[in-house]
Amino acid sequence: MTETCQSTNCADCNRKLSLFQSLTDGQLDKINESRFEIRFGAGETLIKQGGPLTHIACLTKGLVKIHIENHGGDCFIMSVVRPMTLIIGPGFLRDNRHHYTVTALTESSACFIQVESFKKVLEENSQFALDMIAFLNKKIIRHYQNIGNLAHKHMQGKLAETLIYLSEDVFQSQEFKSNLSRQDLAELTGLTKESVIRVLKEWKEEGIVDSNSDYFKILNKDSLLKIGRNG
Amino acid sequence: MTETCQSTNCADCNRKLSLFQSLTDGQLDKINESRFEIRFGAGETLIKQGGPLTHIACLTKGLVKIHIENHGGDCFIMSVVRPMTLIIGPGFLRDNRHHYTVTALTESSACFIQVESFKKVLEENSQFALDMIAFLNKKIIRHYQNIGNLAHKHMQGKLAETLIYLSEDVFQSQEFKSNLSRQDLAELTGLTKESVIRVLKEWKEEGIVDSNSDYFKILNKDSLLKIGRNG
DNA sequence: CAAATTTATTGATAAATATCAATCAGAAAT
DNA sequence: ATTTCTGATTGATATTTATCAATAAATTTG
Repeated sequence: MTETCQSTNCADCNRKLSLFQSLTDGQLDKINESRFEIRFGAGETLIKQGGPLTHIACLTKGLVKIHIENHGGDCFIMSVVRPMTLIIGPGFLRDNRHHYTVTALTESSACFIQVESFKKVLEENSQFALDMIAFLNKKIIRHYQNIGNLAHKHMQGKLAETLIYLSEDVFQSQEFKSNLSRQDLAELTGLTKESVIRVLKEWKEEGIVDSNSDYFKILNKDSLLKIGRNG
Repeated sequence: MTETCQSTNCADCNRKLSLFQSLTDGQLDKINESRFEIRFGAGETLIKQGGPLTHIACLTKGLVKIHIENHGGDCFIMSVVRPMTLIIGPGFLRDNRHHYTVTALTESSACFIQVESFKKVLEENSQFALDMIAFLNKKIIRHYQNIGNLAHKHMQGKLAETLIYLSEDVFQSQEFKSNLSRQDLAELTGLTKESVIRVLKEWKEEGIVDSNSDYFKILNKDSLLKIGRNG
């Protein structure tokens, strides 16, 4: 599975990642030295929760889900990620463990960079470090949304927020093929798959969201936003 | 309410904050230049969600809660914070807005530092920036706990995790006076106050946790951990 | 293509938790 | 000390959502 770094995806990775904008050529070289790319089939695990955080990943191709697993085996999907995105967990500079699992939803590829070379570049480029802080703060803002949704919203509100997230943040379109099963959608909202199905049916009848297996089309965004806001 | 910076608390602030360990005297001076301290009575608002993020706060005295408010007015308390702790929200380097409200639970004091001087020091001291990244990652790990609890746990599991959080992370003791009302406890767990009351009563009868108004004593930590883990 | 397997859907039911209303207890005020 | 007010507690009930079981549809496999 491991390849040398000649694929277009991996070569493009450097400059396509907004987080890498502030790096000098020398700093990019330092990161590239240790870089390698791996391909994954749908359903394969890129990163396993609990495992050692030795590398930073950069998704170059495909679609993955980032999810946390609890003691009882229940999952919650934190985010769905498309290229080009850096995947760097909170174990970095902390306990050097992965705090989430990353699983491919479609055939995917990711570059891996040694954490040490990444850290060295952070140390010598403070603008890069500030960009990294901004990057983390963006994630934190999203966590607040997640927490607000889970704490107080009803299932319609939760699912509305999830579909808006997928539409705006992930697929950037009112209609999209999500590659998510009903179970995935349930794990992304904190409901059961049956509840997801019932709400989707309701919205199809009301003309708010059209859906067909993993394809979605938001027909009435205002309604959906209102449902998301009010609960 | 504003004072010059002569109180022992505020003067101590610099070196007591582990995040400031890597700063040179000159960098501390830069931060101190713009610093001022304010006292707050119990119930007063230190920072208001939605407001402009012009300053970083450092809690020097008292106890505060950090909470997010949703559209319908429901609150979720993210954390309870004791001195000395830096309070810097995810709007920093992002939209320069506060994404949470900070309210005093007891009479409290906080130093405020201009965001610009803070940012300048981050730019010139990359070790400080790395420490900041580690600080944010710690928060993110806590968010994952929050999300895992809210997504799948029953009320006993949620409340168990909350009490363990208060005991271990906030008060560092098996018994503590929380200064939290039943409503606060509900907002910290995502339950209603009535449900919190019922679970606490159950645990008092079972000898797991003794409680009396805002005083708590964990009698059987193993049980509590097990309840937290299993749901 | 048919069989087998997985995933989606539906309906009935049960479980969990919120809501509401009433009462109680303690703190603060007069 | 009495009143007033706020927060805590309790019990009854309603609501929400999960669970379970049955079927249907879609996908994979032989």
